Amino acid sequence: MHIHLLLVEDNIDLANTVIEYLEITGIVCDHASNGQMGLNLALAQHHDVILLDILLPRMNGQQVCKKLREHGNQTPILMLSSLDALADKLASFSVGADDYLVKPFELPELVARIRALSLRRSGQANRLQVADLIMDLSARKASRNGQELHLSPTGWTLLECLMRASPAPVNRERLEAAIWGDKLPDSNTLKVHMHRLRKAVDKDFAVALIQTLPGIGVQLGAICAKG
Amino acid sequence: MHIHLLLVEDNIDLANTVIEYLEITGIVCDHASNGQMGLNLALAQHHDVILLDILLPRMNGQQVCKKLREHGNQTPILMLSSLDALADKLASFSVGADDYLVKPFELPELVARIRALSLRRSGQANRLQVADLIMDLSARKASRNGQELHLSPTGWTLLECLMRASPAPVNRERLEAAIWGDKLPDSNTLKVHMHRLRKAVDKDFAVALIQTLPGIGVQLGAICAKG
DNA sequence: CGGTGGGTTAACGCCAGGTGAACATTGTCG
DNA sequence: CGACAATGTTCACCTGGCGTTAACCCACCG
Repeated sequence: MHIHLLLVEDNIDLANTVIEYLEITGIVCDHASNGQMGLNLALAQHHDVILLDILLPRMNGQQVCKKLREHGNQTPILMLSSLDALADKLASFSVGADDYLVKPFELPELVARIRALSLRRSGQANRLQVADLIMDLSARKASRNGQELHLSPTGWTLLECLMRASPAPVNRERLEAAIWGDKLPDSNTLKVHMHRLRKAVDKDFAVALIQTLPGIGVQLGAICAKG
Repeated sequence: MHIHLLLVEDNIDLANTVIEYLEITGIVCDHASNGQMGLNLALAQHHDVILLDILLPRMNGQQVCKKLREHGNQTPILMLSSLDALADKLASFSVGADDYLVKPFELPELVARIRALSLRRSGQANRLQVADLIMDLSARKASRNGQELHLSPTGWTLLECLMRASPAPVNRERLEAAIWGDKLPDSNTLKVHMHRLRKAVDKDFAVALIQTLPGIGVQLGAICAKG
């Protein structure tokens, strides 16, 4: 997965040095040599990160940053500047910058910061998938074949346990431990929860994903048509 | 809107100075004085940002950071260190840090970086958007489908918190912390505010954006028609 | 036949959450 | 100063979802 970056910098030598180094590490670079051009480029197409020099012809870096944010652009912005003054840093952060690096800097550090910025924003979609069954862990939603499933908290726990194990079967004890930890309730509560989970997951579909292996446990993901 | 922060730092004097300053700016601080304690605290409860010293007793900052990420914790982490060596910076970023600040630093810069990290779509001093719901942060106005919404200060804080988290759900504790910081009121005040927020946001529309996931929390942005 | 492991269904009680109104606090303006 | 509006807080009550229990069903196997 390539990082796509925009560098706005008027010093041609510095720009070339930076771009050359970044391209070697696998970062794809666009380049603009003045503020106005940078703004236009940033608005015209998507970048994962923007590097902004502050002292630029036509429009300075802070103005570019401010205008981008005013347009609703949320791309992570790293300010580059030879100005080490506190006031410049504060001004940059206040117009919406995400990081600030003082020249001269070491190129590996720049790369590390670029990576950190692009990762944070990439919305780590935390999901599990088995066949057409999808669990979105961060949004806490489950869906099958695009249709959203309604799960109770216990049903969710149960399904998560099954999906993590899939395609291996999970025995009764492990499921009980997943829900209640040490102190198990008596009676056949687990059966009821499993039943409800089946209704939620398999009811409206031709293929049953939840399978019981008698004497072994329950398994998710074996592909068998329903009888 | 309170930022909730964890400082892991063994130098008591420095820690006190930092905490005192941060609290003045409205940032609520937890504090751990060694790596192991810091790790436990970070795993035990939610923070918006974590400040990690590198040279710590029991477990150094990079190890803490690494272990946190291995546990799936994605809280933004800012490394603080007197080490200015490139190798230390690179090592920190490679274990999942988001920023790195060399001691001694100026407190206002620290605050600016904390803010940038905690606002998830940071800086973007301007708009938050979820579906047709838009918050204009600079003008402090919210609208849905073009129609302006009337929000009380608390309602605003609540909505901002939900929008920043969206589509992830936010639990009760985090909402309470966002409004009141440390000192929570008793009784069911939060319920009332949520109720009013719902009236303001969802009352006149066919699609309800605010949804409660029983036992989990409240979520913004699930697209479901109202019953 | 009855035992055993599992499936199905209905009933019950608890409690997190929802609701509307009353009360308290603050600030503004005539 | 006093009235009023806007907001935050508290209270009492309602509701529905969820977890649990129990009772019954079925199929397979000795």
